[in-house]
Amino acid sequence: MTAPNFSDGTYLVDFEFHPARGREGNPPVPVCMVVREWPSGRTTRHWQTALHQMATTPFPTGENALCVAYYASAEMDCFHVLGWVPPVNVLDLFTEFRCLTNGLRLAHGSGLLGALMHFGLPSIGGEQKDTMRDLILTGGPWSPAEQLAILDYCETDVVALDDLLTAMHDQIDWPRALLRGRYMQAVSCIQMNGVPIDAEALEKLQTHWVAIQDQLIADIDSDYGVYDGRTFKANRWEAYLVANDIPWPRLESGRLDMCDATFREMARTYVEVAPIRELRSALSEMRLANLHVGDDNRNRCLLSPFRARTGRNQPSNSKFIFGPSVWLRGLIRPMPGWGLAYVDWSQQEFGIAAALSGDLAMMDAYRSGDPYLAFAKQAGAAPPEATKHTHEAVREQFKACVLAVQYGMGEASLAARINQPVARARQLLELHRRTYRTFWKWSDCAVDEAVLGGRLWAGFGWQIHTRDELNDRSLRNFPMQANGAEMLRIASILLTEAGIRVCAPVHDALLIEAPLDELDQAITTTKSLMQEASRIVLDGFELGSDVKEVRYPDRYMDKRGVVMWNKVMNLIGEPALA
DNA sequence: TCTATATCACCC
DNA sequence: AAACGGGTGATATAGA
Repeated sequence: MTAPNFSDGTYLVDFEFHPARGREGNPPVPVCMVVREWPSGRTTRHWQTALHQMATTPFPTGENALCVAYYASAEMDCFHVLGWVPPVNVLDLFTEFRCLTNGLRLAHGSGLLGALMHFGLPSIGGEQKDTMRDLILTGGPWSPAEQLAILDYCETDVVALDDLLTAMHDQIDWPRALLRGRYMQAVSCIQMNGVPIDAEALEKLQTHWVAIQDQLIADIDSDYGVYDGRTFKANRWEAYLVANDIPWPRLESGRLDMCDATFREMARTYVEVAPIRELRSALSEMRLANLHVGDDNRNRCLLSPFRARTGRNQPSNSKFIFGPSVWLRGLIRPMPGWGLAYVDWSQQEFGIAAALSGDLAMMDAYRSGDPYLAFAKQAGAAPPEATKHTHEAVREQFKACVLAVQYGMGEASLAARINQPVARARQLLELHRRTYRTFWKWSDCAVDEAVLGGRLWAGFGWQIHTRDELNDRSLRNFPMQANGAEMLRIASILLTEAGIRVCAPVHDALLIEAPLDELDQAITTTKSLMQEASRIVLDGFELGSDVKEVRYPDRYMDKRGVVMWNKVMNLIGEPALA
């Protein structure tokens, strides 16, 4: 495809950097930058002392120039730290490489070296890259020879970018690639903002972590003796079962089936199993040693945009506050004078399926505000005047059915999920097929397209190759998740460009913050831009959103986590939440 | 003792 | 062959 004419030039940019004061969670400290003009190859090198003296970029970044990088969010983070105005046009070759090859088996991954190898281009060795990376991460100071080596290394990356751009240039879908580039800027903006964390509570949890676990174990395991320190020993559990004459299900491998569902099932018959089950789940939920919190008490980590096959972000679960169990979100707390809002699209996947399939009944159900109950009514299982209170049980079953369809669940799994006979699950799934015929036709088409065409794609060009593996369920689910991801990207762009302070994206939600007297307005703007993003992706169809608001001095809390939060706070002598 | 795999826990 | 989509991470066990 033809590239726009960038009359002020195309600039390949790479920074070397390390986290400030060596602490993960802090913004980066740029060490050097190399810029290479494309296609002329004219190159300039800038060491950090010079960078920090520059009020602006040493190359054009206006509407007639293009800035090219590999993993541009990192470069944009450096721009942010240096106080530079971000470029108008960004092309991120990592993103484009992911998009181009998503779903294919790549021999060398999707890093810069992997991309070079994919195109048969020369590169430095991986070991050399690791060595240089380690040298940079020491944080200096670097000898003159080391400075030269780091600059040389940085330059090899822009040379690589040059080769890559030449190789990929004609395969790039430019308008959409530039939109994805704008998203990488939004990602940087969000990463640099981060999530405000209650450092005091975090410190207490970290300090008392071991004691909390020990205390929970001591309280319960004294009757069982199955823990060795803080680890549950399967063989001791087996001994306990033998001693107490309890038959226990096994996996095919012969090992004891240790999943929570089995514990729950067994606890029904053998009540003595219940306490150990509770203890196991409590302990397994504890994880926060690796959380990346900067010196300013903000959780910042790589959001890993486009990492998932569906195009979703995939931040590390241990580094990102939204990764671990929900009760730890109690650590999220607005700064004094500030408020937070967690805004998520209501039943996003259902709405996407309705709009993109063009299923009128499904669209009606979505617009009713309660798709699950509406489905029950449309299927004739609830009267028109039913409410979520009068028909709670029916609604729960139809809700489970909707979610099951989205994941491609079979009748047996659905039956187990709703604790009903398989016949009931079969009936629910059949009702879905009958009520939403157009949706099912659309879903069948996706499978045909994937099998015959070898490819599926979302509205703004994110695609997946489907020749290697991928089952029916993944194929049917892809359009919903991938378009949901497109929607989140567009909302992230709209919000950050409108000046809303976005703290984090969470798949179908955004966490934002604002000074208390601006919070209401910020929420209004956020809802409206998220609605606009849905119209853009769904050809005019509007998705609503739900808001959870928190004002200082309150902390954020997911209702699913209140009990655990209070239990732990109780152990370390902190006041419980109301 | 280290690494690869299996299993399970959690998230949306 | 199984039949719950997309993920990350911790832990236990098996094997080198």
